[in-house]
Amino acid sequence: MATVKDIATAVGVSVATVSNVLNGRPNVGHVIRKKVLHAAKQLGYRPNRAAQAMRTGRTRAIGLVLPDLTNPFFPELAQAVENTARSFGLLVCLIDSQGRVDGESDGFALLMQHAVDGVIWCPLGPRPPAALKKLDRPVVLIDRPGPGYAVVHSNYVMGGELLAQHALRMGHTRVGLLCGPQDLESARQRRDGFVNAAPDEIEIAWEVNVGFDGVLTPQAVDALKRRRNVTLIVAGNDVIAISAIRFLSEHGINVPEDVSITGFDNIRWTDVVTPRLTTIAQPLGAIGKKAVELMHGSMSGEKISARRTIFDVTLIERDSVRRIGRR
Amino acid sequence: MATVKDIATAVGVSVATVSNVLNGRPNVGHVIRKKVLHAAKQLGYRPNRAAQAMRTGRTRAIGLVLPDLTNPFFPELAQAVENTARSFGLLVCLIDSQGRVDGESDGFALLMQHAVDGVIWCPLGPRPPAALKKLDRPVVLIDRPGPGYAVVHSNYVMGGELLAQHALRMGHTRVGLLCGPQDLESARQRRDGFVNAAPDEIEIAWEVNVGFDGVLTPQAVDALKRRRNVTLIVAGNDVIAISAIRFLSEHGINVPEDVSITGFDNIRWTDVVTPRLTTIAQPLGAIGKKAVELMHGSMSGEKISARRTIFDVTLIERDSVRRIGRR
DNA sequence: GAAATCTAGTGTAACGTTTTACTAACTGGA
DNA sequence: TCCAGTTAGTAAAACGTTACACTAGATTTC
Repeated sequence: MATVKDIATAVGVSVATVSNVLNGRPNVGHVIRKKVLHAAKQLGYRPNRAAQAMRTGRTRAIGLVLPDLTNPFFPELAQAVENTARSFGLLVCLIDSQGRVDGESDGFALLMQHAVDGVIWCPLGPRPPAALKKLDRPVVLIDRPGPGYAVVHSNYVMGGELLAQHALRMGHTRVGLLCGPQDLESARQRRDGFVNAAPDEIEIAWEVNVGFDGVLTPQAVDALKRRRNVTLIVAGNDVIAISAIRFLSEHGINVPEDVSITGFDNIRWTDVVTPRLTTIAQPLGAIGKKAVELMHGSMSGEKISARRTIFDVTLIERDSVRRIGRR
Repeated sequence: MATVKDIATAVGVSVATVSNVLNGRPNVGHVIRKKVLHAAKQLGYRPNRAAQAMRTGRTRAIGLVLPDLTNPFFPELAQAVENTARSFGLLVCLIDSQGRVDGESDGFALLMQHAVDGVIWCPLGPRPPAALKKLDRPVVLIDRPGPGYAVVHSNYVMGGELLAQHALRMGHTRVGLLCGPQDLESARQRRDGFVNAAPDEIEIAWEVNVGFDGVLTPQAVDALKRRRNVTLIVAGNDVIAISAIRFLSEHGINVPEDVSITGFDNIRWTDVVTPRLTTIAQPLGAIGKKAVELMHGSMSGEKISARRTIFDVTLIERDSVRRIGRR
């Protein structure tokens, strides 16, 4: 690997001058500048990141901490993060805590040791761990707001509202809610958005919370079995919705003939399950991209202006909601 | 951040001694050793990876280069890689080429610049890019063998055989093949495994290749429409199978009543599509784990003995294959 | 009892880069 | 002409770690 010294001897100048050229400092004549640049290209020079890091304290790498890549919400996000980061010349270091808090903290320690320049984090729990406080590097949270941190996520309230409007439009006036974990703001806002936007004509017959991973609790099983005459079940996300559809079909209840269902997230495969799932699409790619952009801005010293960046969502109408009644 | 010098002054020894203790070298008495270790813990010492890297040339980070995280084959793999790596104290740097060759080479360059200690790579094309040759660090390939590299993958031939046996067992004697790209060994071996294991009673009526991403070519569309009396379609992977099921159902052809289908990979959601997909399960987690273990072994100097590590696969019987005929 | 070996350390150079302080040679103005 | 200011460049220290070459004293060997 060619070093700055190799360039210096090749051109016949000092290493300081080479460094000055490479870092775009003005104190070097344009003829020497040309020569240095040419020699650098010639020799295939790549700065040694370790040496740079030691001198400057910046590694040009960022951490990405996720709860579970296996949840289809995250791969698309991770992909966008990696690609945007790469376009800034930033390397992405991945931590997947697999849903375990100790994994999360171990991973965080590993990132610290490698002195990443910042971290994009979707915490396991409702709020980021306290350890994060001690970090003097930029942090962008995904989906979980934290005191004093920048956060980017979708407009969940809007999603809930769109769903409520759609429910009414399709003639559903008695619904059940199969929400995500209500200690997570992202789950709570979906619910509240729906509940608050639902006009008086819509009656919420029951409400049960389950995890975003879609494993059905006894209460959820009970609610799905009895249903209490609801014509529509609003699920907290697609995984929950799919899980519910499967459970219902195993018990001889058909969607949407016997009961309609909506999801949330528009993960891949929602249009391949039967019935194709009516859901809310989040711009996952845009979220990942924005997170990196905020991170990069904040790394280059600019104060993050918007503490919260919220993206619009859209309703995807498919086949899991049946029109009932007139209109 | 506490440095080795801080420890040295705290204990009253030289930095060399501290370094010797920390790296487990034998030339230091056990009383001083105790003291140093204690002080290190006390001060919350973490070695500065950049400095270590500069001195030793090792970063304790590895690269993971994937074609497309969005393909459900990869997240589980990535998760296993990250977790196993972390258990070795290795950081995983992610590159997702999004199916583009320039992305792949850009990402590779980025990894080189950061001087990762090795790379686990699932190349885009049938063979790893030539640039990899110039790399003097351990490489483990996933799923695509390359000359002189270690590779780990599933026993695709065995998968094909299991499928052929199952086909016969279920009474299917006339099948169509909807294979993956035949320039990829992993697709070719699935096909060959099936074809070679299929006894004379099984007639292969037609054979069409599509991409692993499941987008149907005109030939595939034609084959699915006409079908030429096959009772079973053997798809190259689950994504293709699901894609085919969807296409067929849109054209009023039911699976498995009108035609049976098998997949390959056992990705998540295969048991949630309708009908639930009969497929071959690969031990993705084990593959990722093994890749890191090979990598780590090779990093610590041991020669990689097995050039090829192959994992057994299992048949997952579900609902997409109908039993026909007697037996 | 002298020579050889071993034990428990230490001093310091080196890794590749950036940056501060410095210098020498010009330039322009009064 | 002299001084101030600018331009173009350099020397060297520093970042935190490791590892090589050493040493002083203790212990063994013949």
